Amino acid sequence: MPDNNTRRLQVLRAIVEDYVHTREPVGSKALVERHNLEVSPATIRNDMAQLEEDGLIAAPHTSAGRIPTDLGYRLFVDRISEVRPLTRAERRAMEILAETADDPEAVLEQTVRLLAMLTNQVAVIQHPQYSSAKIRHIDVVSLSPQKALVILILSTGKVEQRMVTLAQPAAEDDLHRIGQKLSEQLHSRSASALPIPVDSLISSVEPALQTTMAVVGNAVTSMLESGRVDRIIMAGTANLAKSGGDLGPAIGPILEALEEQVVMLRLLHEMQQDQRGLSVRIGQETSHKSLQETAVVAAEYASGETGAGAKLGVVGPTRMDYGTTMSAVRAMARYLSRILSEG
Amino acid sequence: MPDNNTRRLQVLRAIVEDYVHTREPVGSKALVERHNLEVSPATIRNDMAQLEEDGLIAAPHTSAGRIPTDLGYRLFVDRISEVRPLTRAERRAMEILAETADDPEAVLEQTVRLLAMLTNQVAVIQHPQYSSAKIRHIDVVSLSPQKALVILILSTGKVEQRMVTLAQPAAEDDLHRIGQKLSEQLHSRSASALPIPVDSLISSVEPALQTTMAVVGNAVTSMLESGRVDRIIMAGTANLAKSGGDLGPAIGPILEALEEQVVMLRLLHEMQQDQRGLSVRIGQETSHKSLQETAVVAAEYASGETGAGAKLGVVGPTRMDYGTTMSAVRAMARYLSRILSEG
DNA sequence: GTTAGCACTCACCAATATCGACTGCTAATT
DNA sequence: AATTAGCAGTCGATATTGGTGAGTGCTAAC
Repeated sequence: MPDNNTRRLQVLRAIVEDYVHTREPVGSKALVERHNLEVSPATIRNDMAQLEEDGLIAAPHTSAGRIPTDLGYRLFVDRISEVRPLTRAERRAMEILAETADDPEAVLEQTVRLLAMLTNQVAVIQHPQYSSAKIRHIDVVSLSPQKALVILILSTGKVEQRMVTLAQPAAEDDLHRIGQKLSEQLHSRSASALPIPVDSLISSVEPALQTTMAVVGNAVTSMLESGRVDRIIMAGTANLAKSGGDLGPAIGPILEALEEQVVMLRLLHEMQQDQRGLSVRIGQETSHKSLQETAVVAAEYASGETGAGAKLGVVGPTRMDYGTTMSAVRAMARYLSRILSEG
Repeated sequence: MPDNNTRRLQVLRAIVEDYVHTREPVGSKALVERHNLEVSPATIRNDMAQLEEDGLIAAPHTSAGRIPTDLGYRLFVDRISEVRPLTRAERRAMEILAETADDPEAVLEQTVRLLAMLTNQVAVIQHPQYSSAKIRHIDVVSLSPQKALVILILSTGKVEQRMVTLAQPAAEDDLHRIGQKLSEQLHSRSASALPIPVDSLISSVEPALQTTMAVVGNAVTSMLESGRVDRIIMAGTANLAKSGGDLGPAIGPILEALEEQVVMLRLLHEMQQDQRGLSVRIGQETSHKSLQETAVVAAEYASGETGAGAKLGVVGPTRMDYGTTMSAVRAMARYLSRILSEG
């Protein structure tokens, strides 16, 4: 029985690999030919019957080969797959990324692009989340007599902006003074220490400016409250449609789900890293209808500051090369952590 | 002949409208039935023969109806189409946009989303370009002992960031002082006045900080030089794949072209507004292979400051409802201009 | 537990036939 | 000169058919 069982796993592995490679249901004969299982097709058929009973593979129609089910992929990912190390060229690409990094937003964009290229799939990345940010600088810029822009810089380098409508027109200079006051009084204050003392701020400026200060102060509070809403950047959507990745007509809904960032954010949030530093959701495990035929591979990256780690990952057909994808995602996460946390 | 000619245009218009509506080649019989041209199919056939000779329509195969060529659409857009006014609901959606606008980046994102929804197509928007910006504030934030982030705020509210690697470790405070020096000395200087006087800046700080000041100063110069590279935000890519919009296998390359922002940027840049405040490129007019089956409708929006206006627009199949699309794009451009320039 | 043999199922393909939507042309009509 | 009716001809789209082969499940022997 033990001997038997290990061969069954071999068979499952072979089926997954062949199916990923050929995109066609794989039959018993082809299996013994391509892999050197030293038994006859009939034996394999018995194993396949068992695997099917266990819900690991299924036959699309009576006289066709088998394809893995979500459960089959799951078992494959958890117990059988081998992680493929990166090639030299891939490592090199990551290094170039580190060298050319300047604008931090651009780093994220390039990272996600590279990940999409390496995996030939859609890549996504969450904006980093900082928990221990302090207020660093506040500036108020006039856009029109009645409209101003409040700019908030945090110690992490994160910048937030918000447009406000003023109750009464204010001169550029007045706004600047208000910004300075705010900067002085709130400097080094933790971004999570709420509410900010709007009243004392108001009384610190001359009466003519007090209503304006109130408006701006409230804007700052609300900026700190919401933080910058969690966002996702993605790249490689074209890979969904690529000749190879035949998700067929399903790609419309998939694109929708991706554009509707909430879906992806929730999913990423739910995913827990396993001991390998990766998390994988396959098919229905995504518990989202339009992602039924896709799998998500994600990993956390550290953003220098401690705090809830943000994630990056790829979205592709369940029928994907898990080994390669998983290693690319993990490597990318590690590399990005390094770029962000030190020089 | 004049009478004849106007009917020919009617026929062209009818063909375009029917084809847009049904997505099927349209024949002479169907034409007289659906539109009340008071002549017989045979007459229409003669007209169609003429239109075909003029290169305005074509037959996909011998015994099928006709479809408009790019030239046909062009004539339609220039001379025949009627702009469809917006519905009440659409106007309302735009107003809501204005009311909830706070973060200026979010305004762009919501605008492009709304435009995609209104037109059921892919919408794109260029970041606004400001020409007369002045330097407003500079801040330097420490990320790690050897790495810092330079933040530059312009009078327009635009914020640029760049990571720099320091030649020698610097304390948080030192970096802050460097930022203050830069802010003081460069305040109100035009962003286009280059190069900035790095030498005098260097000599304005104590010797120990001079190399660091040099690095930061150069970073500022390069930030001003490049400006924030022109960028595009897009939304509604899922509409490309929607059941309705049958671009078929062409969507892969289209998505690629869209992701490769350069293509779109160059195209938008080339497009000149006509007297209606719109510009349209149809099929090959885009002079880009993967956009052969698509049309681009764009309009300029003003961003408060004068200067090269940025554009917004939509990308869809050549077989699109030009009337609706054009009015939506134009309305959106006007509305956005209003939001951005005043309150 | 493995294997050979065999009957059976069913997607896939190619060939063939049918249908019907159009066109273009000619000749008659206004 | 423009319009129209009538008609032959073209050709894509669709359905029908039969053949082929990959693949299965089962049974009986090893």
